[in-house]
Amino acid sequence: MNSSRPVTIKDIARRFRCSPSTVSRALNDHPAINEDTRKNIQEYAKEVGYQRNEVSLSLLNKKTASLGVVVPTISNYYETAVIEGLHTVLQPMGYTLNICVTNESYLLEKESLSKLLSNRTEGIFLSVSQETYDAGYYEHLESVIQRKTPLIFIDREYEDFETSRATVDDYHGAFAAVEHLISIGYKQIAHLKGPNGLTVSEQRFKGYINCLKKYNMPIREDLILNTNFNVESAILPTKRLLELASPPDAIFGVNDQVAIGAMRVAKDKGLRIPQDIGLVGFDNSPISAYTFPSLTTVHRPGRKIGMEASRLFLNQLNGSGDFAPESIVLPSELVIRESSLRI
Amino acid sequence: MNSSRPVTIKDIARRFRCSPSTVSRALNDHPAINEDTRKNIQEYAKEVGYQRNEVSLSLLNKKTASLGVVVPTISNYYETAVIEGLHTVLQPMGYTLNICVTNESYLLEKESLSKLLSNRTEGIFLSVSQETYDAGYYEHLESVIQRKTPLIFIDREYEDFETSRATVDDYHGAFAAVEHLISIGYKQIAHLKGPNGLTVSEQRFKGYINCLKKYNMPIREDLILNTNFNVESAILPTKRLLELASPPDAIFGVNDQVAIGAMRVAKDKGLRIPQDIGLVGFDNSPISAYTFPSLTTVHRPGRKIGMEASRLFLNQLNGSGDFAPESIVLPSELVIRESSLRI
DNA sequence: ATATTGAATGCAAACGTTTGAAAAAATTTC
DNA sequence: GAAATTTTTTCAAACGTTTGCATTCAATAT
Repeated sequence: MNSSRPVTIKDIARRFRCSPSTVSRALNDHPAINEDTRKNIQEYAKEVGYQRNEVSLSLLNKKTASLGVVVPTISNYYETAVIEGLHTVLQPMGYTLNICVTNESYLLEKESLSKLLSNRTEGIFLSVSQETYDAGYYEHLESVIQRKTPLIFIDREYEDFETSRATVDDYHGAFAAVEHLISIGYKQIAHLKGPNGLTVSEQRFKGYINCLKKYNMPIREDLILNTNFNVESAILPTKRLLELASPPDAIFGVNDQVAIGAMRVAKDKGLRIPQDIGLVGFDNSPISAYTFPSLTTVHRPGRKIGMEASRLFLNQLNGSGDFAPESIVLPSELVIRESSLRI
Repeated sequence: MNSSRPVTIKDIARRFRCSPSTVSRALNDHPAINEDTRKNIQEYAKEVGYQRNEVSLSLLNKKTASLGVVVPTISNYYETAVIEGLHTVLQPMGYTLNICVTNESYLLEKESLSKLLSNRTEGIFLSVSQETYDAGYYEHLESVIQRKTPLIFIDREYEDFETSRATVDDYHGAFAAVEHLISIGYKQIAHLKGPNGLTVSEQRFKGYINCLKKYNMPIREDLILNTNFNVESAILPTKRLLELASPPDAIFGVNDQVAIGAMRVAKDKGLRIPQDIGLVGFDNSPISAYTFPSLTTVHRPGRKIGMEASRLFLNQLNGSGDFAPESIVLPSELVIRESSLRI
């Protein structure tokens, strides 16, 4: 029945035999508009379901009120927590979030950024893809910075870029986790590392290594194996660890998923946790508190990171020309549960 | 150094002392443009990092290439899987996804929809919030339909709306789950139900009830308790179940999270799974295969739902005026694992 | 030399809205 | 009743791009 074309200000103007300006002003409660005119126009507008075309406004004001969020995946707890944090702060301010998933692909990341810039997105939150990281590409980021579009790194970052970033203190979190295992008395601590090259992986790895060094524990290369952050990817490496002539008596997983995978393998082998083998994860994902035994882990405040990143963005937006990028590093916190509490 | 204002076609035209039309044509490889002119303009454009302003194009063509996804939450596996499915199909076609999280709030849902319409979003994928559902509000949906903006329901839906929808066959999935428990020999099957009123909860509940009826099993009200879809919300209800004078010998959880919560409580009580108590979840989330024991569950093809929903959207978009809404119901599939395999 | 062709470019309108300045209309003042 | 004032409305430009049509200019054909 109704034409599918949305009602415009011009349509209303025609109906009232007045100019579009009058309609615009009436709808915006401009004082210099006759009270009756205003009322009539507003009523009619409501009746026909008029809705401001924000696209034209974006063009006029050069403000789109939309932000880009570019992440490698959204199937992990942490990523969605970050997005929720961004949402919490920015949605009430009228911003719309354009979520782009790169699937760890450089090309998709590049295209996403280009698209966001074309759409005149006002800011971009980025966690770089693995491919990008590996290859060390960065030209696609240059163009973002050249446009002076605020670029905020979340989670994965390029260290030598002059932008704001909000990350979690992975290093000290990992350090604390391993220190805890040592304090309990575990001697042969393995590490199921994340993919090489990523800051997250490397920082946690560094925390692991440096902690071992501090306590004069031997560093065994054969106790360090790579995973891909997900449960499945932990299965084989853990099996290999447990089949070693001198197997580890504890495993520090790069995240909870990996630790849970390891937990499964250990149990299948008939090992008791934490008596025979200690386990620690990273993330404090909701499930970690309810595994059996519950998983000792390192809390990683995803929501908070999202909220801090929002703050950094707003700072940069409202800041004067001589803007200085900020780096926020939120502390991570050891959460001790059953999987490491050997008495 | 560089002005922050993006380079426009006009800027380039001024530089070459030609008209904007020429620049536009040159950039778009229009045949009626001199080869040299074209080359020069394209080179210069690249050099200064010209990037088409898609906002102006959206206004001109009345096409925004952006779609809205309105969901109650993104912290569950299923939701993110759906979004990934949408992404998989629609991102390559040039669409941008605007994700709006309603946090189960009617007001946020209403505002999100209104915003999406104002932004001339070309289609909306909606899973209605719990509040909306409870209150039975629907006017905010009317305006979407009146605008003839394709509206696709995913997951949670209003049954009496003339729109396309893609859902999973919750009823038969639940039925199969309970039937499986019965076939194994479990006699007192409890159900940790989802929030009342939601289609998802009710369909699974119905599957549970009807299956019990079919096999002439008694339906015990005291074995049916509500949860809120997340792990924590299963803890207390499960405790209550297990403290009953006549406790259940199996629990069917409305989803994996809930089942995992129940698993934890059962183990804390020293019960053996599946010998003392059988457990079945719903979703087939990645973690469910790696709990100990692994969780019998019902596979819910989130990615596929997203992809089907995309298809429905595209159908409606390309369809003729007399468009007939489609309902896709994907089958769910029982995945038998250890938590229910009592021999 | 003139007409004809063809290639290359420019003009102007359009998308929907806002806004400063100008114009018109209504009201007040003397 | 005219001038001054106030209220209300319209005009025109702007945001950046595309595109049908008109125009320009040079080259070719007659």
